[in-house]
Amino acid sequence: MGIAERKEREKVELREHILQGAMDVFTEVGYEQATIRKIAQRIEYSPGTIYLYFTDKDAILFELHKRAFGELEGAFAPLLTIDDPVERIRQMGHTYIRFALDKPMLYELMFILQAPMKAEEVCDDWEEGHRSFLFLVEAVKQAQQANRFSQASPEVIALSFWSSVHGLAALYLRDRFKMFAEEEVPQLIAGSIDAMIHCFSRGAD
Amino acid sequence: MGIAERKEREKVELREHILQGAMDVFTEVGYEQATIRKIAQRIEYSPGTIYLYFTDKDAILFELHKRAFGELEGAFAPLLTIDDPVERIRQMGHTYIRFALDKPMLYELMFILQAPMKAEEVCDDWEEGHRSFLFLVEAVKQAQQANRFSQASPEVIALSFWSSVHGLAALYLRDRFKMFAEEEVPQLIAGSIDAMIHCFSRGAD
DNA sequence: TGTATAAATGAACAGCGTTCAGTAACTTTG
DNA sequence: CAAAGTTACTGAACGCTGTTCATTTATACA
Repeated sequence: MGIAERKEREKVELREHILQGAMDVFTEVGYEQATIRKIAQRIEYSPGTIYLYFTDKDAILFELHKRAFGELEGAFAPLLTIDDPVERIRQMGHTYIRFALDKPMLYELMFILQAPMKAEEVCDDWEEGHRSFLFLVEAVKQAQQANRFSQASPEVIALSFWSSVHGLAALYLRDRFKMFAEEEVPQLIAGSIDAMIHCFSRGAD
Repeated sequence: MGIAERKEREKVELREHILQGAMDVFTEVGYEQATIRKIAQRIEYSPGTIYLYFTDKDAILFELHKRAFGELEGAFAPLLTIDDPVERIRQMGHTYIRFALDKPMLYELMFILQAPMKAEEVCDDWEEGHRSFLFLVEAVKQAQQANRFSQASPEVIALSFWSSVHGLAALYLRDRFKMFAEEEVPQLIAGSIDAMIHCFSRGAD
């Protein structure tokens, strides 16, 4: 009979409903203010119900963090059509920063907050992060094969590039650019990314 | 009479005592677990007393953040004796990372946590951070004057370098290097710093 | 329709930052 | 020296938080 199937479906649907409510509340008010009670209220369930679908708040944030990675990967996808490998890496940097500034709460989930990484569900090698990192490593390797990029270890180059764009994003999101005038910050960030690219690239340009 | 002076002195001393207790608790258990009640218990005062000396928890964390900057500046001071400007910048990077890994809680206060920057006491241009940034800018300018460094805007170069070392520190402290084997992380970080230096430097080496 | 099972509730718990009426200690005055 | 005035400190209380679990409600099966 189809009752078991329907129940299973409803379970999945409510779980999904909770996650959507959580994502809404989270992006609206941020981590500290996104309480279980607010999420429950938003979807018109009691707080206790949420704990029938998730072991704790960290598990919810881990799921949201996975979805955030989906969004970032979606933003990266169009860059695969860029032929010039150096230009592709440059665009990846700018896309990354734009994502961080446009969707600060999602960026926090992915790369700053501790909570999502404390969830039991996070696997040993952090699959979501690993995937994105390998994507960058591949781009670096292509630029190296075209003899357009520093010939140092591609992993180290990729790490350097990732850490600098993350550093820009994290310092900005956590209010550490107060020594710059607000209006010049975007140009400084963009200039910094381009400086990094210029520094790692060789040959034409 | 000296009574007023003694009282004033005692006030300053208790304030200092609170800050020391707060620093101890904070470095031992971290931000989330460092509660006002624990700090009060440590110094054998009631929680309410702390609020006679600080407007809120943020104000305490802001003071601790200032002291943390003092420590970092102390670690930077010996580097002034290094004559080679490029080597000096390189050592600054390694010193910065060593500080972040050796004193993670202090680093969190200075560059990651939001709380210290929400205090009323933080001035518009974040004097502590600004001072350290200018220190780096000066080093970059000297390397440029010796014609040993990229001739791009020194502020942009300094920002690039700072953001990449901060990125390395922040990603590591917030558990975002899970895709690497724990034992290879220190070498990756060191390699990344050296790659950055190599990339910005020109001429001899 | 009655019983077994599953799902949802919401009060309760311990802990958080913060406040403030009340108490204790100390200083000044008569 | 005692009384009055001032300052310092306390700790219970408030409204939050994440989380648990006995109880209630809704559904499924006999």
